[in-house]
Amino acid sequence: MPGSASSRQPKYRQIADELRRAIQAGDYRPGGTLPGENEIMHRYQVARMTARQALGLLINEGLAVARKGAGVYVRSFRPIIRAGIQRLSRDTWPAGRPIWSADAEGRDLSIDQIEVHESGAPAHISALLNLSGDAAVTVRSRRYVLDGKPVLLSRSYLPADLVAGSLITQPDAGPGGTYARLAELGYRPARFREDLRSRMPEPEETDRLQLPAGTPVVEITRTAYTDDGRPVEVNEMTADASAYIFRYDFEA
Amino acid sequence: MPGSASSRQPKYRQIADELRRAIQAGDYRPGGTLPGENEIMHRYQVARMTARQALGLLINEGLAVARKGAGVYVRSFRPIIRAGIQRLSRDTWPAGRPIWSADAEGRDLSIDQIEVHESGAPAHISALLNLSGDAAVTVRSRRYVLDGKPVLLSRSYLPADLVAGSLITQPDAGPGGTYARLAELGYRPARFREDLRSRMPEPEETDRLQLPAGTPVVEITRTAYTDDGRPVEVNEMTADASAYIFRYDFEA
DNA sequence: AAGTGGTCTAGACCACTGC
DNA sequence: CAGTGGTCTAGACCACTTA
Repeated sequence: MPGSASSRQPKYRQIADELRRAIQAGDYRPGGTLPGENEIMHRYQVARMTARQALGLLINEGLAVARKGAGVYVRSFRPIIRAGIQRLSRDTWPAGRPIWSADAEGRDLSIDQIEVHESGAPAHISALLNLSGDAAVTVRSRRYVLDGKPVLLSRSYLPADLVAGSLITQPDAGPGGTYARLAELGYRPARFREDLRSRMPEPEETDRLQLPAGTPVVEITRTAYTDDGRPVEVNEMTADASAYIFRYDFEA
Repeated sequence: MPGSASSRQPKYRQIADELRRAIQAGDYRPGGTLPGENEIMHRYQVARMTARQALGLLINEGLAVARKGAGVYVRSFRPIIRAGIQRLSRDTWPAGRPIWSADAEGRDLSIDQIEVHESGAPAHISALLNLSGDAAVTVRSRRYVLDGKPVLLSRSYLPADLVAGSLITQPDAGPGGTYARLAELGYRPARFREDLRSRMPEPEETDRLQLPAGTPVVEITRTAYTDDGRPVEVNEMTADASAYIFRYDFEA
């Protein structure tokens, strides 16, 4: 162990600590390559599995990514800001452009895997929507892709009887989107609640969002209420945490 | 591999998948014990390191925790709701009780590791506070502990010249806290911005928050502005993501 | 074709927990 | 003291990337 004076830390931690400091000091540039397994084995005189443990730590911390057959690289981040409140201000949605366009200026944001269907409501959804257990909901799901990389999964639930026959049951909900259609139906969303929670992704989410290890997801549950307090939509979103900053502006 | 029909998935993934399904199906109760390394080695006829890889997956997903010498257990969650907006409404802080008490009803929330000092402002802080590079800030840091478990680290920065001589420079800022004192000084916070970001913790945060592997943190940067738009405080918080749901209510 | 990371084995010793 | 998870070794074969 060169330059050790080794404390009571296991070797793989010491190695990871050294690499982490070097990364944070800027010795390795974002996107640049890091010492690989063989390099670490020789430099620190450890077995392969020990070198892997050290790299695994950094990877699970979200500091590095491994590319099979290529090498290990320093991760780089370019999060976009999602303003939770202004984006839903009344004058935004009749404007014709979809609300998410405010998310990323000058970057390429597109929608993917759009799907609309009707089904029975999951228990936690019917609770939020004040529906009876067997009521049907219209489910609108889609995926948001930023600069070629998927960043957000969204699934929106609306009471089926409320939106039947409207454009909301179609993949393209028309100008202004779902909320403009709800307004036309006499259920204009007036108040919103967003609950945010962060956790590690499930395998299916890792897949659909193409998440490297060490990347949490943020789960946003937004409920829209009419002026008289009736819940008319629940939108469950799952975001790549490394792609977003969530912003809320408000007054005292 | 009992009941395999094994696809092209590596063994450790197949084992983890099977255990994950069992957990989600409720076959293992939250807090209950999971098959350990030896159990897995025998049941699936794999080497120790393979069994460990399988368990490591579940642990890094936040589904399980290992306790040295004891066993592997299903993790259980009891998040508290933090309402970002109401908690800062004007009538909350003069009330005398510290604002965070609204966080957790009927649970034991206390403060810890309180420390106040003055120092030069980090670059990103002086940018947010509109300070010149060499300006000093008063830094108030503390740790919040819920039911004996630390859940939040908080560090608050205020322009040093603005708060000099007030109770804000003391560990106990008095009834109503920092914001009540700022109001008395003629800098009543009127608008707030909260930026939320989620990532995996750094080793120091893992330590101070006693985080098990597979637990992200949420980093909240709150900036408080007076009525005329002057930033008077930046509060950087780091929360155990598994302990919190962040709630924002607002209108269209 | 050479080098990389991904999976896997069969051992070993240690520190810790629980009885 | 028996059993648990934590660390570590020294091999092996594979699939993939890069050139």
